Amino acid sequence: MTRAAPPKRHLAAEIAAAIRSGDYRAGEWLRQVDLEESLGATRFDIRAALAELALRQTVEHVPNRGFRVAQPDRQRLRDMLAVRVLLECEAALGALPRLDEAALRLLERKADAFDHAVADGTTTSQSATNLDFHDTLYGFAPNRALVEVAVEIRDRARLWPLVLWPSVRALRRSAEGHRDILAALRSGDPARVAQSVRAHILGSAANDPDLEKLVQD
Amino acid sequence: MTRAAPPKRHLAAEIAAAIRSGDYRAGEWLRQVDLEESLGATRFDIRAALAELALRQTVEHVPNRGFRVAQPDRQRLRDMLAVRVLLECEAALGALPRLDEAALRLLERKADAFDHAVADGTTTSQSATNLDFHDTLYGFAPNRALVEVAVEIRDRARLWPLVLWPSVRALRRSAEGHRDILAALRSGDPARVAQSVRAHILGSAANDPDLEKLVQD
DNA sequence: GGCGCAATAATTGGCGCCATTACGCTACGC
DNA sequence: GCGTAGCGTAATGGCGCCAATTATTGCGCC
Repeated sequence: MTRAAPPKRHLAAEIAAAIRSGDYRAGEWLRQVDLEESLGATRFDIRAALAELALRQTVEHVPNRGFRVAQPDRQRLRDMLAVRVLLECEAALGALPRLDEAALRLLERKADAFDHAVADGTTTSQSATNLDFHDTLYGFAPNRALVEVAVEIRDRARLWPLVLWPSVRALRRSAEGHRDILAALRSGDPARVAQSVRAHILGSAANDPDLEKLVQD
Repeated sequence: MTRAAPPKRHLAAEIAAAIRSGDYRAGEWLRQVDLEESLGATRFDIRAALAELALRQTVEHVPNRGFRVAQPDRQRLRDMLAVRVLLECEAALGALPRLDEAALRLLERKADAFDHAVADGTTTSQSATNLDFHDTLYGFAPNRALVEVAVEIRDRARLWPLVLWPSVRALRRSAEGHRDILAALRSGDPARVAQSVRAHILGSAANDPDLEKLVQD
Protein backbone atom coordinates (compact mmCIF):
# COMPACT_ATOMS: atom_id res chain seq x y z
CA MET A 1 0.00 0.00 0.00
CA THR A 2 1.38 3.35 -1.01
CA ARG A 3 -0.22 5.37 1.78
CA ALA A 4 -0.41 4.78 5.49
CA ALA A 5 -4.10 5.57 5.07
CA PRO A 6 -5.45 8.64 6.87
CA PRO A 7 -7.52 6.75 9.44
CA LYS A 8 -10.26 9.25 10.08
CA ARG A 9 -10.54 13.01 10.13
CA HIS A 10 -13.27 15.11 11.58
CA LEU A 11 -13.74 17.43 8.66
CA ALA A 12 -16.50 19.43 10.34
CA ALA A 13 -14.08 20.44 13.08
CA GLU A 14 -11.46 21.39 10.51
CA ILE A 15 -13.91 23.58 8.63
CA ALA A 16 -15.04 25.13 11.90
CA ALA A 17 -11.41 25.82 12.76
CA ALA A 18 -10.92 27.42 9.37
CA ILE A 19 -13.88 29.70 10.00
CA ARG A 20 -12.57 30.48 13.47
CA SER A 21 -9.13 31.38 12.17
CA GLY A 22 -10.71 33.90 9.84
CA ASP A 23 -10.33 32.10 6.52
CA TYR A 24 -14.00 32.65 5.91
CA ARG A 25 -15.95 35.67 7.06
CA ALA A 26 -19.49 35.80 8.36
CA GLY A 27 -22.01 35.59 5.56
CA GLU A 28 -19.41 34.37 3.08
CA TRP A 29 -20.37 31.51 0.79
CA LEU A 30 -18.50 28.26 1.24
CA ARG A 31 -17.88 26.71 -2.14
CA GLN A 32 -17.60 22.96 -2.02
CA VAL A 33 -14.91 22.86 -4.70
CA ASP A 34 -12.67 25.19 -2.70
CA LEU A 35 -13.05 23.16 0.46
CA GLU A 36 -12.52 19.86 -1.29
CA GLU A 37 -9.29 21.26 -2.69
CA SER A 38 -7.97 23.09 0.37
CA LEU A 39 -8.76 20.22 2.72
CA GLY A 40 -7.85 17.52 0.26
CA ALA A 41 -11.07 15.63 0.82
CA THR A 42 -13.72 14.25 -1.46
CA ARG A 43 -16.86 16.16 -2.24
CA PHE A 44 -18.93 13.56 -0.45
CA ASP A 45 -17.16 14.09 2.85
CA ILE A 46 -17.24 17.84 2.46
CA ARG A 47 -20.97 17.75 2.04
CA ALA A 48 -21.42 15.53 5.08
CA ALA A 49 -19.27 17.88 7.15
CA LEU A 50 -21.20 20.92 5.95
CA ALA A 51 -24.48 19.23 6.76
CA GLU A 52 -23.18 18.54 10.25
CA LEU A 53 -22.16 22.17 10.71
CA ALA A 54 -25.55 23.28 9.41
CA LEU A 55 -27.21 21.14 12.07
CA ARG A 56 -25.05 22.87 14.67
CA GLN A 57 -26.01 26.20 13.14
CA THR A 58 -22.38 27.05 12.45
CA VAL A 59 -23.24 27.51 8.80
CA GLU A 60 -26.52 28.22 7.10
CA HIS A 61 -27.83 26.07 4.30
CA VAL A 62 -29.80 27.48 1.41
CA PRO A 63 -31.10 24.81 -0.97
CA ASN A 64 -29.56 24.97 -4.44
CA ARG A 65 -27.43 27.87 -3.31
CA GLY A 66 -24.98 26.37 -0.92
CA PHE A 67 -23.66 26.90 2.57
CA ARG A 68 -22.60 30.19 4.08
CA VAL A 69 -21.12 31.15 7.42
CA ALA A 70 -23.88 32.03 9.83
CA GLN A 71 -24.00 35.60 11.03
CA PRO A 72 -26.03 35.93 14.20
CA ASP A 73 -27.40 39.27 15.24
CA ARG A 74 -26.48 40.92 18.53
CA GLN A 75 -29.68 39.82 20.20
CA ARG A 76 -29.05 36.17 19.40
CA LEU A 77 -25.48 36.41 20.65
CA ARG A 78 -26.76 37.87 23.89
CA ASP A 79 -29.30 35.06 24.16
CA MET A 80 -26.67 32.40 23.54
CA LEU A 81 -24.50 33.88 26.27
CA ALA A 82 -27.41 33.64 28.68
CA VAL A 83 -27.88 29.96 27.82
CA ARG A 84 -24.16 29.36 28.32
CA VAL A 85 -24.32 31.06 31.72
CA LEU A 86 -27.24 28.88 32.71
CA LEU A 87 -25.62 25.60 31.69
CA GLU A 88 -22.04 26.28 32.73
CA CYS A 89 -23.02 27.71 36.10
CA GLU A 90 -25.02 24.56 36.77
CA ALA A 91 -22.06 22.42 35.73
CA ALA A 92 -19.70 24.37 37.97
CA LEU A 93 -22.12 24.14 40.89
CA GLY A 94 -22.37 20.41 40.32
CA ALA A 95 -18.61 20.12 40.40
CA LEU A 96 -18.24 22.24 43.53
CA PRO A 97 -19.03 19.58 46.17
CA ARG A 98 -16.73 17.11 44.43
CA LEU A 99 -13.59 19.21 44.44
CA ASP A 100 -10.91 18.12 46.87
CA GLU A 101 -7.52 19.73 47.38
CA ALA A 102 -5.92 17.72 44.57
CA ALA A 103 -8.62 18.82 42.15
CA LEU A 104 -8.15 22.47 43.05
CA ARG A 105 -4.40 22.10 42.57
CA LEU A 106 -5.03 20.61 39.16
CA LEU A 107 -7.28 23.50 38.22
CA GLU A 108 -4.63 25.95 39.36
CA ARG A 109 -2.14 24.32 37.06
CA LYS A 110 -4.61 24.63 34.20
CA ALA A 111 -5.06 28.31 35.04
CA ASP A 112 -1.28 28.71 35.06
CA ALA A 113 -1.09 27.12 31.64
CA PHE A 114 -3.57 29.65 30.31
CA ASP A 115 -1.57 32.49 31.86
CA HIS A 116 1.54 31.29 30.09
CA ALA A 117 -0.36 30.99 26.82
CA VAL A 118 -1.57 34.55 27.22
CA ALA A 119 1.98 35.77 27.90
CA ASP A 120 3.60 33.96 25.01
CA GLY A 121 1.48 31.62 22.95
CA THR A 122 -0.46 31.31 19.76
CA THR A 123 -4.14 32.06 19.55
CA THR A 124 -4.87 28.38 19.25
CA SER A 125 -2.84 27.48 22.35
CA GLN A 126 -4.64 30.22 24.26
CA SER A 127 -7.95 28.83 23.17
CA ALA A 128 -6.90 25.27 23.98
CA THR A 129 -5.66 26.03 27.48
CA ASN A 130 -8.76 28.08 28.19
CA LEU A 131 -11.06 25.26 27.12
CA ASP A 132 -8.93 22.82 29.09
CA PHE A 133 -9.47 24.77 32.30
CA HIS A 134 -13.22 24.78 31.90
CA ASP A 135 -13.47 21.19 30.72
CA THR A 136 -11.42 20.04 33.69
CA LEU A 137 -13.70 21.89 36.07
CA TYR A 138 -16.89 20.63 34.47
CA GLY A 139 -15.41 17.15 34.38
CA PHE A 140 -15.96 16.91 38.11
CA ALA A 141 -19.68 17.50 37.76
CA PRO A 142 -21.69 14.31 38.34
CA ASN A 143 -24.20 15.04 35.61
CA ARG A 144 -22.45 13.87 32.46
CA ALA A 145 -25.30 14.81 30.13
CA LEU A 146 -25.31 18.35 31.49
CA VAL A 147 -21.60 18.73 30.80
CA GLU A 148 -22.00 17.40 27.27
CA VAL A 149 -24.81 19.81 26.50
CA ALA A 150 -22.92 22.71 28.07
CA VAL A 151 -19.82 22.00 26.02
CA GLU A 152 -21.89 21.56 22.87
CA ILE A 153 -23.66 24.86 23.31
CA ARG A 154 -20.43 26.62 24.22
CA ASP A 155 -18.70 25.36 21.09
CA ARG A 156 -21.72 26.31 19.06
CA ALA A 157 -21.57 29.87 20.33
CA ARG A 158 -17.78 30.06 20.43
CA LEU A 159 -17.19 30.75 16.76
CA TRP A 160 -18.02 34.39 16.51
CA PRO A 161 -16.58 36.09 19.61
CA LEU A 162 -13.30 34.32 19.04
CA VAL A 163 -12.61 36.25 15.89
CA LEU A 164 -12.44 39.33 18.07
CA TRP A 165 -10.26 37.62 20.64
CA PRO A 166 -6.74 38.83 20.06
CA SER A 167 -7.32 41.72 22.43
CA VAL A 168 -4.66 41.42 25.12
CA ARG A 169 -6.87 43.22 27.58
CA ALA A 170 -9.66 40.69 27.15
CA LEU A 171 -7.20 37.83 27.56
CA ARG A 172 -5.89 39.24 30.82
CA ARG A 173 -9.41 39.73 32.06
CA SER A 174 -10.16 36.12 31.11
CA ALA A 175 -7.13 34.96 33.10
CA GLU A 176 -8.34 36.97 36.07
CA GLY A 177 -11.73 35.33 35.64
CA HIS A 178 -10.14 31.94 36.11
CA ARG A 179 -8.57 33.14 39.36
CA ASP A 180 -11.92 34.48 40.52
CA ILE A 181 -13.56 31.17 39.82
CA LEU A 182 -10.81 29.32 41.67
CA ALA A 183 -11.16 31.62 44.67
CA ALA A 184 -14.92 31.14 44.65
CA LEU A 185 -14.52 27.36 44.45
CA ARG A 186 -12.11 27.43 47.41
CA SER A 187 -14.59 29.49 49.39
CA GLY A 188 -17.21 26.80 48.85
CA ASP A 189 -19.92 29.40 48.46
CA PRO A 190 -22.31 28.35 45.64
CA ALA A 191 -23.60 31.87 45.03
CA ARG A 192 -20.07 33.17 44.67
CA VAL A 193 -19.17 30.37 42.26
CA ALA A 194 -22.20 31.07 40.12
CA GLN A 195 -21.43 34.77 40.07
CA SER A 196 -17.80 34.25 39.10
CA VAL A 197 -18.65 31.85 36.28
CA ARG A 198 -21.36 34.18 35.05
CA ALA A 199 -19.03 37.16 35.04
CA HIS A 200 -16.33 35.16 33.28
CA ILE A 201 -18.61 34.01 30.48
CA LEU A 202 -20.17 37.42 29.95
CA GLY A 203 -16.71 38.96 30.09
CA SER A 204 -15.54 36.77 27.23
CA ALA A 205 -17.68 38.88 24.92
CA ALA A 206 -16.64 42.14 26.47
CA ASN A 207 -14.06 43.05 23.85
CA ASP A 208 -16.89 43.99 21.57
CA PRO A 209 -17.96 47.52 22.56
CA ASP A 210 -21.59 46.81 21.74
CA LEU A 211 -21.56 43.79 24.01
CA GLU A 212 -19.62 45.44 26.78
CA LYS A 213 -22.69 46.67 28.56
CA LEU A 214 -24.18 43.21 28.60
CA VAL A 215 -22.03 42.49 31.62
CA GLN A 216 -23.96 44.96 33.67
CA ASP A 217 -27.46 43.67 33.11
CA MET B 1 -44.77 15.17 -14.94
CA THR B 2 -46.29 12.01 -13.59
CA ARG B 3 -45.88 12.86 -9.90
CA ALA B 4 -46.57 16.04 -7.99
CA ALA B 5 -43.02 15.60 -6.71
CA PRO B 6 -42.60 15.08 -2.96
CA PRO B 7 -41.03 18.49 -2.28
CA LYS B 8 -38.93 17.60 0.71
CA ARG B 9 -39.28 15.21 3.60
CA HIS B 10 -37.47 15.26 6.88
CA LEU B 11 -36.46 11.64 6.96
CA ALA B 12 -34.66 11.91 10.28
CA ALA B 13 -37.93 12.90 11.94
CA GLU B 14 -39.72 10.00 10.27
CA ILE B 15 -37.15 7.52 11.47
CA ALA B 16 -37.30 9.03 14.94
CA ALA B 17 -41.09 8.68 14.84
CA ALA B 18 -40.72 5.05 13.81
CA ILE B 19 -38.44 4.43 16.77
CA ARG B 20 -40.86 6.25 19.03
CA SER B 21 -43.81 4.22 17.85
CA GLY B 22 -41.97 1.06 18.74
CA ASP B 23 -41.06 -0.22 15.29
CA TYR B 24 -37.48 -0.52 16.45
CA ARG B 25 -36.41 -1.40 19.95
CA ALA B 26 -33.47 -0.07 21.92
CA GLY B 27 -30.23 -1.63 20.80
CA GLU B 28 -31.74 -2.98 17.60
CA TRP B 29 -29.74 -2.60 14.40
CA LEU B 30 -31.22 -0.32 11.75
CA ARG B 31 -30.52 -1.84 8.37
CA GLN B 32 -30.30 0.73 5.63
CA VAL B 33 -31.97 -1.54 3.08
CA ASP B 34 -35.01 -1.99 5.30
CA LEU B 35 -35.38 1.74 5.89
CA GLU B 36 -34.89 2.59 2.25
CA GLU B 37 -37.69 0.19 1.42
CA SER B 38 -40.12 1.00 4.23
CA LEU B 39 -39.71 4.75 3.84
CA GLY B 40 -39.46 4.65 0.08
CA ALA B 41 -36.33 6.75 0.02
CA THR B 42 -32.94 6.41 -1.55
CA ARG B 43 -30.03 4.98 0.32
CA PHE B 44 -28.27 8.33 0.15
CA ASP B 45 -31.02 10.15 2.02
CA ILE B 46 -31.32 7.34 4.53
CA ARG B 47 -27.66 7.61 5.34
CA ALA B 48 -27.87 11.37 5.73
CA ALA B 49 -30.85 11.02 8.05
CA LEU B 50 -29.09 8.37 10.13
CA ALA B 51 -26.00 10.56 10.40
CA GLU B 52 -28.21 13.37 11.64
CA LEU B 53 -29.81 11.13 14.24
CA ALA B 54 -26.37 9.92 15.29
CA LEU B 55 -25.34 13.53 15.89
CA ARG B 56 -28.43 13.96 18.05
CA GLN B 57 -27.50 10.76 19.84
CA THR B 58 -30.81 9.17 18.93
CA VAL B 59 -28.95 6.33 17.28
CA GLU B 60 -25.43 5.05 17.76
CA HIS B 61 -23.06 4.65 14.85
CA VAL B 62 -20.51 1.85 14.73
CA PRO B 63 -18.17 2.11 11.72
CA ASN B 64 -18.56 -0.72 9.24
CA ARG B 65 -21.35 -2.15 11.35
CA GLY B 66 -24.18 0.27 11.00
CA PHE B 67 -26.58 2.25 13.14
CA ARG B 68 -28.48 1.00 16.12
CA VAL B 69 -31.03 2.58 18.42
CA ALA B 70 -29.30 4.14 21.40
CA GLN B 71 -30.06 2.64 24.77
CA PRO B 72 -29.26 5.05 27.57
CA ASP B 73 -28.78 3.77 31.09
CA ARG B 74 -30.93 4.96 33.96
CA GLN B 75 -28.30 7.37 35.18
CA ARG B 76 -28.13 9.14 31.85
CA LEU B 77 -31.90 9.36 31.67
CA ARG B 78 -31.91 10.93 35.10
CA ASP B 79 -29.24 13.39 34.01
CA MET B 80 -31.12 14.33 30.86
CA LEU B 81 -34.23 15.01 32.91
CA ALA B 82 -32.23 17.35 35.12
CA VAL B 83 -31.00 19.26 32.06
CA ARG B 84 -34.55 19.49 30.76
CA VAL B 85 -35.72 20.85 34.10
CA LEU B 86 -32.98 23.46 34.05
CA LEU B 87 -33.72 24.67 30.52
CA GLU B 88 -37.50 24.46 30.52
CA CYS B 89 -37.84 26.11 33.94
CA GLU B 90 -35.75 29.00 32.66
CA ALA B 91 -37.86 29.23 29.52
CA ALA B 92 -41.08 29.22 31.57
CA LEU B 93 -39.70 31.85 33.92
CA GLY B 94 -38.74 33.96 30.94
CA ALA B 95 -42.26 33.69 29.59
CA LEU B 96 -43.89 34.50 32.93
CA PRO B 97 -43.62 38.32 32.83
CA ARG B 98 -44.87 38.38 29.25
CA LEU B 99 -48.11 36.54 29.79
CA ASP B 100 -51.23 38.64 29.62
CA GLU B 101 -54.81 37.46 30.05
CA ALA B 102 -55.12 36.52 26.37
CA ALA B 103 -51.99 34.40 26.56
CA LEU B 104 -53.25 32.56 29.62
CA ARG B 105 -56.56 31.92 27.88
CA LEU B 106 -54.67 30.51 24.92
CA LEU B 107 -52.68 28.21 27.17
CA GLU B 108 -55.88 27.05 28.81
CA ARG B 109 -57.28 26.09 25.43
CA LYS B 110 -54.08 24.14 24.71
CA ALA B 111 -54.44 22.37 28.03
CA ASP B 112 -58.07 21.58 27.16
CA ALA B 113 -56.93 20.12 23.86
CA PHE B 114 -54.55 17.81 25.67
CA ASP B 115 -57.32 16.76 28.06
CA HIS B 116 -59.51 15.82 25.12
CA ALA B 117 -56.66 13.91 23.51
CA VAL B 118 -56.17 12.00 26.75
CA ALA B 119 -59.86 11.18 26.92
CA ASP B 120 -60.23 10.07 23.32
CA GLY B 121 -57.26 10.42 21.05
CA THR B 122 -54.39 8.59 19.51
CA THR B 123 -50.97 8.45 21.09
CA THR B 124 -49.66 10.81 18.46
CA SER B 125 -52.41 13.36 19.03
CA GLN B 126 -51.73 13.18 22.76
CA SER B 127 -48.07 13.78 22.13
CA ALA B 128 -48.79 16.61 19.69
CA THR B 129 -51.18 18.47 21.99
CA ASN B 130 -48.79 18.06 24.89
CA LEU B 131 -45.89 19.49 22.90
CA ASP B 132 -48.16 22.25 21.65
CA PHE B 133 -48.95 23.37 25.18
CA HIS B 134 -45.30 23.60 26.14
CA ASP B 135 -44.18 25.18 22.88
CA THR B 136 -46.88 27.81 23.21
CA LEU B 137 -45.75 28.64 26.72
CA TYR B 138 -42.07 28.80 25.82
CA GLY B 139 -42.93 30.83 22.76
CA PHE B 140 -43.57 33.79 25.03
CA ALA B 141 -40.04 33.66 26.42
CA PRO B 142 -37.89 36.52 25.09
CA ASN B 143 -34.77 34.38 24.75
CA ARG B 144 -35.25 32.63 21.42
CA ALA B 145 -31.98 30.71 21.61
CA LEU B 146 -32.90 29.33 25.01
CA VAL B 147 -36.22 28.05 23.70
CA GLU B 148 -34.54 26.42 20.72
CA VAL B 149 -32.00 24.65 22.90
CA ALA B 150 -34.68 23.59 25.37
CA VAL B 151 -36.84 22.11 22.63
CA GLU B 152 -33.85 20.41 21.04
CA ILE B 153 -32.79 18.78 24.28
CA ARG B 154 -36.36 17.81 25.09
CA ASP B 155 -36.83 16.12 21.75
CA ARG B 156 -33.48 14.43 22.16
CA ALA B 157 -34.54 12.96 25.49
CA ARG B 158 -38.14 12.35 24.50
CA LEU B 159 -37.62 9.13 22.59
CA TRP B 160 -37.31 6.65 25.38
CA PRO B 161 -39.86 7.60 28.04
CA LEU B 162 -42.51 7.88 25.37
CA VAL B 163 -42.46 4.19 24.68
CA LEU B 164 -43.75 3.75 28.19
CA TRP B 165 -46.37 6.43 27.78
CA PRO B 166 -49.64 4.68 27.14
CA SER B 167 -50.27 4.55 30.87
CA VAL B 168 -53.59 6.31 31.44
CA ARG B 169 -52.54 7.19 34.95
CA ALA B 170 -49.43 8.97 33.73
CA LEU B 171 -51.44 10.85 31.12
CA ARG B 172 -53.93 12.07 33.70
CA ARG B 173 -51.07 13.17 35.92
CA SER B 174 -49.56 15.00 32.97
CA ALA B 175 -52.86 16.79 32.36
CA GLU B 176 -52.95 17.80 36.01
CA GLY B 177 -49.40 19.06 35.63
CA HIS B 178 -50.56 21.45 32.94
CA ARG B 179 -53.22 22.79 35.28
CA ASP B 180 -50.64 23.21 38.03
CA ILE B 181 -48.39 25.15 35.71
CA LEU B 182 -51.29 27.36 34.62
CA ALA B 183 -52.24 28.05 38.22
CA ALA B 184 -48.64 28.89 39.04
CA LEU B 185 -48.43 31.21 36.05
CA ARG B 186 -51.61 32.97 37.13
CA SER B 187 -50.22 33.43 40.63
CA GLY B 188 -47.20 35.18 39.15
CA ASP B 189 -44.91 33.54 41.67
CA PRO B 190 -41.64 32.54 39.94
CA ALA B 191 -40.73 29.93 42.56
CA ARG B 192 -44.11 28.28 42.17
CA VAL B 193 -43.80 28.27 38.38
CA ALA B 194 -40.37 26.67 38.55
CA GLN B 195 -41.62 24.06 40.98
CA SER B 196 -44.64 23.16 38.86
CA VAL B 197 -42.60 22.84 35.67
CA ARG B 198 -40.01 20.77 37.49
CA ALA B 199 -42.62 18.44 38.91
CA HIS B 200 -44.31 18.10 35.53
CA ILE B 201 -41.12 17.15 33.72
CA LEU B 202 -39.99 14.72 36.36
CA GLY B 203 -43.50 13.31 36.49
CA SER B 204 -43.37 12.51 32.78
CA ALA B 205 -40.94 9.73 33.60
CA ALA B 206 -42.85 8.55 36.61
CA ASN B 207 -44.57 5.65 34.90
CA ASP B 208 -41.31 3.77 35.07
CA PRO B 209 -41.11 2.32 38.58
CA ASP B 210 -37.35 2.76 38.69
CA LEU B 211 -37.69 6.42 37.85
CA GLU B 212 -40.62 7.04 40.15
CA LYS B 213 -38.47 7.98 43.08
CA LEU B 214 -36.59 10.55 41.04
CA VAL B 215 -39.44 12.92 41.67
CA GLN B 216 -38.63 13.06 45.34
CA ASP B 217 -34.99 14.06 45.13
C1' DG C 1 -26.75 54.98 -22.42
C1' DG C 2 -29.53 52.06 -19.38
C1' DC C 3 -32.53 48.21 -18.65
C1' DG C 4 -34.39 43.59 -19.50
C1' DC C 5 -33.93 39.06 -21.40
C1' DA C 6 -31.77 34.98 -22.82
C1' DA C 7 -27.92 31.88 -23.42
C1' DT C 8 -23.89 30.19 -21.18
C1' DA C 9 -21.15 28.64 -17.46
C1' DA C 10 -20.48 27.21 -12.84
C1' DT C 11 -22.05 25.11 -8.73
C1' DT C 12 -24.96 22.29 -6.08
C1' DG C 13 -27.02 17.89 -5.11
C1' DG C 14 -29.14 13.33 -6.09
C1' DC C 15 -28.16 8.61 -7.12
C1' DG C 16 -26.16 4.20 -8.32
C1' DC C 17 -22.23 1.22 -8.47
C1' DC C 18 -18.43 -1.29 -6.52
C1' DA C 19 -14.79 -2.03 -3.03
C1' DT C 20 -14.24 -3.07 1.85
C1' DT C 21 -15.59 -5.20 5.95
C1' DA C 22 -18.02 -8.05 9.27
C1' DC C 23 -20.91 -11.96 10.24
C1' DG C 24 -22.58 -16.87 9.79
C1' DC C 25 -22.01 -21.41 8.20
C1' DT C 26 -19.56 -25.40 7.12
C1' DA C 27 -15.85 -28.47 7.02
C1' DC C 28 -11.77 -30.11 8.86
C1' DG C 29 -8.71 -31.40 12.57
C1' DC C 30 -7.84 -32.67 17.31
C1' DG D 1 -18.01 -34.36 19.95
C1' DC D 2 -16.15 -29.85 20.27
C1' DG D 3 -13.29 -26.04 18.89
C1' DT D 4 -11.22 -23.51 15.20
C1' DA D 5 -10.11 -21.86 10.76
C1' DG D 6 -11.53 -20.74 6.26
C1' DC D 7 -14.91 -19.38 2.99
C1' DG D 8 -19.33 -17.48 1.23
C1' DT D 9 -22.70 -13.97 1.74
C1' DA D 10 -24.70 -9.72 2.85
C1' DA D 11 -24.42 -5.21 4.53
C1' DT D 12 -21.99 -0.85 4.90
C1' DG D 13 -19.91 3.18 2.91
C1' DG D 14 -16.85 5.72 -0.22
C1' DC D 15 -16.75 7.89 -4.68
C1' DG D 16 -17.67 9.72 -9.22
C1' DC D 17 -20.90 11.08 -12.69
C1' DC D 18 -24.85 13.53 -14.45
C1' DA D 19 -29.06 16.23 -13.98
C1' DA D 20 -31.20 20.43 -11.83
C1' DT D 21 -30.79 24.99 -10.45
C1' DT D 22 -28.86 29.43 -10.21
C1' DA D 23 -25.45 33.34 -11.08
C1' DT D 24 -23.35 35.79 -14.74
C1' DT D 25 -22.35 37.81 -18.95
C1' DG D 26 -23.40 39.38 -23.44
C1' DC D 27 -26.71 41.08 -26.63
C1' DG D 28 -30.70 43.37 -28.20
C1' DC D 29 -34.19 46.74 -27.48
C1' DC D 30 -36.29 50.86 -25.61
